[in-house]
Amino acid sequence: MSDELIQLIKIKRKDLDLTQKELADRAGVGLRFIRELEQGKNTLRLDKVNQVLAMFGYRMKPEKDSYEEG
Amino acid sequence: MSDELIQLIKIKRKDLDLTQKELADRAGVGLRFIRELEQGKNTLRLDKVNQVLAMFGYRMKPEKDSYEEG
DNA sequence: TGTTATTATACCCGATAAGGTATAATATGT
DNA sequence: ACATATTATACCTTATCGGGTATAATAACA
Repeated sequence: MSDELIQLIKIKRKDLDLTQKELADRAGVGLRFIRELEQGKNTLRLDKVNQVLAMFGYRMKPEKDSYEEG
Repeated sequence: MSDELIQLIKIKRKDLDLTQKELADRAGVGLRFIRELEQGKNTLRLDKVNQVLAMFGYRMKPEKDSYEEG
């Protein structure tokens, strides 16, 4: 899992001053999901991740990851 | 699911002239997964999606989705 | 120190993602 | 028309994600 995602979630959650439980409730996911997300579990469902990211106006998109040209 | 992801997979696969099966084998996922991915299923596992995207040098990253500032 | 709030860990269980296979549909080419 | 290749759909099974709960650890604050 990308640190980028983990860090974003943690930081944005703090920005909005939300507890893990509050974020979970608002996003409509379980508390455990938020935990696993912030702890870097990488077998999470994409739609659930997006549900959480939507709370911050974000979503997962494909991006070039290597050096070479597309 | 974002059309962006679907379109990217389809186009990149064609660019490399791979069948769904070939892409599945190379990425280490099942053929059915490639199908569901290209058909817009949004409950897919993030790590599996990234396995496929890695074949093209891509990966899923969080991106701002709305108009407002972060 | 003690109390409360928040986060982490561990367990159980239902729902379903993912794989595999078979069949059908749709190209593609002759 | 007929093959062949590729993709789509349907069904079954296994593995596990995700939710929930309980408990433990940590943080924050007085």
